[in-house]
Amino acid sequence: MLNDPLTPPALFKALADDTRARICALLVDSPELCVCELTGALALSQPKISRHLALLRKLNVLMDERRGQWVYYRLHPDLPAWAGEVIRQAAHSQPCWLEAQRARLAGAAATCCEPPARR
Amino acid sequence: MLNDPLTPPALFKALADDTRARICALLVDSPELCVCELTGALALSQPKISRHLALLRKLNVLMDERRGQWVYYRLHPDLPAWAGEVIRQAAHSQPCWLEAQRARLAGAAATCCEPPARR
DNA sequence: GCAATATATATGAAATACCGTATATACGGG
DNA sequence: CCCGTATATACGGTATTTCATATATATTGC
Repeated sequence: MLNDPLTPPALFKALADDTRARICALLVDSPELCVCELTGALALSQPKISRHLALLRKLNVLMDERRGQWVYYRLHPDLPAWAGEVIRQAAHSQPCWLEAQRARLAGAAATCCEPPARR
Repeated sequence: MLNDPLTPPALFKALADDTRARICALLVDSPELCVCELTGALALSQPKISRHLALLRKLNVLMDERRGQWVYYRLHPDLPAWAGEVIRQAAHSQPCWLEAQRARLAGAAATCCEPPARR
């Protein structure tokens, strides 16, 4: 279960892809997001999102939790402090970056994976 | 001369390579380093170092300045604050990472590009 | 068990990145 | 001008990454 400790280049490699960088950045402001919310916010195909999520999960950058038929992702609780800070800096780098994705996320809220059960 | 503004994935892509990540991290603690110091500290071939430096220079992550027959590199003064913070976090992530390179840098100080003229 | 929805993985092709070697350019000193 | 040192770029080959499409697995409700 344990991976080798996350090195800076390893984290940067994980974040070097536009899709993965945006997924992680969105998770800075939302405690968790399900896969369907992410495909909606990023407007990308489900397999594409899922493949990138798998990579981030394998690196222990993200944690997944299945609840019913949905799978929720969040930043990994054991993420080293420096790594969390790196992701946070990216998320708040420039307002324009991620603007569209944030808007779609807010707008489409609750069209999938109904919100009531979201503890 | 102006590049498009640096986006998070673009910076991460630049830092996704071990050599480039280490170069930038070393430049957090040293105001500037010449190419020969970098090849010594990283124990890599000159063309390899130079190719990575060219990439970082093109992205405006690094700035170069020729003084005599040596070329000195430093973090670009106009680097966005968030980008500087990302690099700083990497540099101080774990003491062990970069340990060897820092040691070689300190040890080999002044064997190349003699120090007296370093204003 | 069966259908429907949500998510994950496999496969093969196309693009990209990286490296070693060879070569080119820039500078300084005779 | 020619030489030696420092740095940069060109070239070709290999490895890695990414994608689209197809398929597999998991869960829920009937």
